[in-house]
Amino acid sequence: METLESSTAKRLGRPLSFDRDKALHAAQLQFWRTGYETTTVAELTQAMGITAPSLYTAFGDKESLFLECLEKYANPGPKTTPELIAEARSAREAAQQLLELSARWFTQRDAPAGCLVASAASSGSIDSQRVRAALKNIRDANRKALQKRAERDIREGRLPGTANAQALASMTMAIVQGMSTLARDGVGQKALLDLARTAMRAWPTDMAS
Amino acid sequence: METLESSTAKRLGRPLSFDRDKALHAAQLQFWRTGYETTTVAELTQAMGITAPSLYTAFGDKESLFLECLEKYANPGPKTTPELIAEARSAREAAQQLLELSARWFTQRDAPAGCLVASAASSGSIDSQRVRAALKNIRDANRKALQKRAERDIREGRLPGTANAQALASMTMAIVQGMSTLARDGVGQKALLDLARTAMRAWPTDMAS
DNA sequence: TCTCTTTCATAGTGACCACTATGAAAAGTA
DNA sequence: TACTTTTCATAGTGGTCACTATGAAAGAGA
Repeated sequence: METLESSTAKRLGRPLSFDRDKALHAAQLQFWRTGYETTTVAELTQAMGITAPSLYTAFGDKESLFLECLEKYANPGPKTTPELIAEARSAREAAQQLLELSARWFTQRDAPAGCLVASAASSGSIDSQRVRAALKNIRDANRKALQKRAERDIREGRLPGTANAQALASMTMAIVQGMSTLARDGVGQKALLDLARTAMRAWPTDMAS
Repeated sequence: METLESSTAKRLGRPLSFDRDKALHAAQLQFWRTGYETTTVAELTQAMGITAPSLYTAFGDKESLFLECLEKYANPGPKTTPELIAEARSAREAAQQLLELSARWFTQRDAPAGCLVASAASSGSIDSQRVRAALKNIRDANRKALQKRAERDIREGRLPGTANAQALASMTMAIVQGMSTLARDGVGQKALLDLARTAMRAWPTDMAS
């Protein structure tokens, strides 16, 4: 019995004439710019530099392509965001880094303004239920992770017992979502960073534990 | 020279067989639920209880219908939101009421979760530029109004001179946007109200002026 | 009742959507 | 070279989109 074929092993038949990762990245940027439902396959093929049949053989269909872009967007590194939140020195520090990183990420050069997860499909038809569910799952996972981290800090005395872990986590993620819209509306990086710093005043300062 | 014909004056020809305001309200709810681009005219006519030709003679086209729904949504009362913000007792109080009202509005019964302005078209194709511009105008107007109000409070000594009016206003409107997404993701009214109260900790307390 | 104006329901219109059938072309294997 | 496998480009497919042409029906004024 053979092991699973590695991705670098040469396969039979005519090889792909395009770089799959580059094409995926181009699709990601297109979805990022124009959302899921409103992006047409014609726009995708043009952005990716390939024809429709190539897209379908390489990525399945439009929905699968988007979900793969989303997976790559949400997990660019070895660790997931919930893992990074859990491993932060405190919930407060996780929130502060999350807000500052978002402010920079949503206003970076050479990428569309705002956040793919926040703006791809805030509302939509029943055809795109799976896509919206995937987006909601990412948002929920990050929010719950921050809430769990805050609950732990309360238990361990790093946050005061009067703190509301759910409210702090929800507020922080609401600001991330809102910064995406602001970035799309043209608010710049400096303003978003000021916003992030101001929002952190709502978090109680960490206590020695 | 005659005066402009009043809306209640009987016009020549066969009268409308449906209540225009009720049909407009039904369209508003449909757009609220499923956004602008992803809502089809077929869905609209079904929700409004009229046929396509009736919709087009009464409201123009899909874009005009949406803009009319948006106008009605954004200005339900005699005063606009920017006016209400300007006339509040302080920027802080305006922000607090804005957040609390949003928390309740986004989770009301007999209406879709979230905010029409926040979720109708966060991203989209170039076909809907006018619609997205109209949505952005509403968001910008509200944010600028709150910022101006905060600047006035700083000048008049109601807020400390170290306060950042732009950051406070942007943060508050970001939370409004974010609460809309949270409401759509199923977060309830109590959680949003707790969130709103927590966020107000980022505002400096009003000083006697 | 007759005329005029407007709205009504039926039944489409071309355009664009996601997606694919088809066969030639490009590689590896023998 | 011959054969197999896969991708390529061309040219569509049916379905759905926003929107409308057409003529009957419904009211007001004479």
